Amino acid sequence: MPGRRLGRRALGRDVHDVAPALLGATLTHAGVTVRLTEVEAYSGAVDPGSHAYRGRTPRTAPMFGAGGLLYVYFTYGMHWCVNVVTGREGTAQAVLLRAGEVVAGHDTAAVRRPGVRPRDWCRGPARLATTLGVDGALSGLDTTAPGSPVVLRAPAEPVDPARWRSGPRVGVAGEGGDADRYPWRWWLDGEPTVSPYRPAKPRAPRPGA
DNA sequence: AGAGTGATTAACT
DNA sequence: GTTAATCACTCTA
Repeated sequence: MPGRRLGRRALGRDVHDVAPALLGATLTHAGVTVRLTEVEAYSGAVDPGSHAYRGRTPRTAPMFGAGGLLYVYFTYGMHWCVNVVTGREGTAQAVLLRAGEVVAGHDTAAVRRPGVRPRDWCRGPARLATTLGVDGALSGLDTTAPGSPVVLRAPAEPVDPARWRSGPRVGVAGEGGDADRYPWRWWLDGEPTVSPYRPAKPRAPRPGA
């Protein structure tokens, strides 16, 4: 039994509210449905790591749109990464979808990811995009529109907030303003699909520091 | 640990 | 119009 579809009202909230709410939510495209287990918030105005930090460009234009748009970018010469835009129009916020679990369309997913173990199908943002068949052609799409090829739904079964985990993003701490007040990264504790390279526990100070 | 890859962007002419 | 630096990753070792 699928959850209710997420509309402008749910996705138009502040990115730091929407990000944890997307844990356990599903995204469906081209025959595959993924349940999200790890996301990361980007807020252009206060986030030097955001593509939108230094203003609007043709590529980042969707980030400045209304909550519910898709922002898909290409990086490292071969990878697409999927973001869900949040907030009000003009605020340049988005949630990067980092990891998830395929819950429907296993056959299609297996064709898109030959030779990859199911657990790794969406373990990482570019893998998630590949498995879902999402690329730059979908950037700017309004997922809340009727007939959208990409559909976001609330968790089919409620997620216990006790399973939420969050942490500051590496390398962007201490920029002042909201940047050091909000967690950037959210994941679900105990999920095998969460990207392995993020510490699940507070990390000891750097060796040698 | 390193290579690979190409879109994007700002800084040039 | 051209160029060079950048990039939020994955894969093969």
